[in-house]
Amino acid sequence: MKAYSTNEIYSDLYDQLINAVIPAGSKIKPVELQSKYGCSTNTIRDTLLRLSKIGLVTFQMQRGFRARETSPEKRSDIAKFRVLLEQEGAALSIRKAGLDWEIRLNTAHHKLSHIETLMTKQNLTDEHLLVWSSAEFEFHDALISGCASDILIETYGHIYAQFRQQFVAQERDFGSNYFESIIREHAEILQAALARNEEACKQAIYDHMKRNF
Amino acid sequence: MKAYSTNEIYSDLYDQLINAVIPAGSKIKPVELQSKYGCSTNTIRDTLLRLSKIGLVTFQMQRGFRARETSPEKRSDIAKFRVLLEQEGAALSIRKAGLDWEIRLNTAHHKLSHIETLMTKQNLTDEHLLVWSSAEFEFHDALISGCASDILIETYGHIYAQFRQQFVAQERDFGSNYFESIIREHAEILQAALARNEEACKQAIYDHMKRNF
DNA sequence: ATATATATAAATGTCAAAATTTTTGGATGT
DNA sequence: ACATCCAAAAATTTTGACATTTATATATAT
Repeated sequence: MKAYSTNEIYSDLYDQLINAVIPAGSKIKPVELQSKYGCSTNTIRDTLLRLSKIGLVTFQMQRGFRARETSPEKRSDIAKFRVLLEQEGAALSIRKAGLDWEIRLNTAHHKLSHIETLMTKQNLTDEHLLVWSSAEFEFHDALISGCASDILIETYGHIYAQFRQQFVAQERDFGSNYFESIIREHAEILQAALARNEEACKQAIYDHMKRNF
Repeated sequence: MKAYSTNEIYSDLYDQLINAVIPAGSKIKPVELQSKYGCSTNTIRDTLLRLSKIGLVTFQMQRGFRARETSPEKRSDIAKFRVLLEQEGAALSIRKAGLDWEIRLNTAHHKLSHIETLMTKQNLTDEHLLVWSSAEFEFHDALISGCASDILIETYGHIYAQFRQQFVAQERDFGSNYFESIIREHAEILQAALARNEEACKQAIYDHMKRNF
């Protein structure tokens, strides 16, 4: 049995939550994970408390941990909140950020669209989805990265993680035109951002997310 | 020495952080709190991890806990973010909430303005400030309570707590007209909300917070 | 004097066991 | 059948000891 470091336990659980390997709403018992990770239950508890900061895990005194619940209402809620934060972050970036932001954004988009183009042509493996998922975050993160608000960026990270957690189990039917739409939408966002057009960018963000409301 | 339950430890630390009895940025060492609360260091660690969820405490692997740092930039940042969330929460409430919301809001405002009126006439004790602080939160919380977005309400709670933590140490110079301004501002917010005037309410929220930018 | 290395002290992290609390399942009575 | 109570089992929390890492102070060399 492999020995896990605490940080590895953290990111392994993080990945499992993000990808709904641990399904939303399910109970998480330290005792059951102990043998897998080869550590004490206390270390698991510790890790779960840290994950509850992001909101992937909920915690209640005397009744332990759960992967955060999901429901149609909660998914709609998180999607709308994500729009609010991303629109504000993008608008501030457009208003205040410099050339370095444009470069970061362009780079992230280039990487993302490369992967997405691949995905319209090949059949999807889990590895594809993993790479895509992180590239997608990096793009949206780059978009707001010029906003000069640490607390907005930090909060957006949490919300994005919860968004993934709640939606990944739902969208198992990527049609081939699913990624074609996504590609178009990301391009719209990029274009409006680089043109420094606040309203167009907000609209593009809204359009990108509205299927999830 | 009094024996503290874990929940009491949590709320005692919470209060100390909110009121900057534990100053922003300062190190928090479990060993030093152990004797005060009469428990093991691990229980303190556990509690601090839970407080880090709200953002009152920051945690870094291998280098423990700190009360979240503050600086002029961070204060400005948190104040602006608070405006974003509160404006959105209030606007949604105005658009969607019913009579029960109006009643909650009115009740909270009544309580708040009662305390604030007292505070213009008497000299301020620490207890006054404690009561005021919680009534102020209840008012702002009631304002957004009709927004039908759990995640917005949850996040706002964290941000409000951080706001208090970062500003309480700064504002030790309440002139008597400080509270007179605050009273006026709260009344403006209430009035616009009950009149279901979104734009006026957003403006009133902005005006209430702009001294902190 | 400044910087680097080393030894010592302090703080943090991990563990396994004990104490506490909650959950489960069956027996009893209505 | 349904609810209530009780006992057993399981899960969670707390503890104190121990291991590891980081910070501090001192000594040494440049």
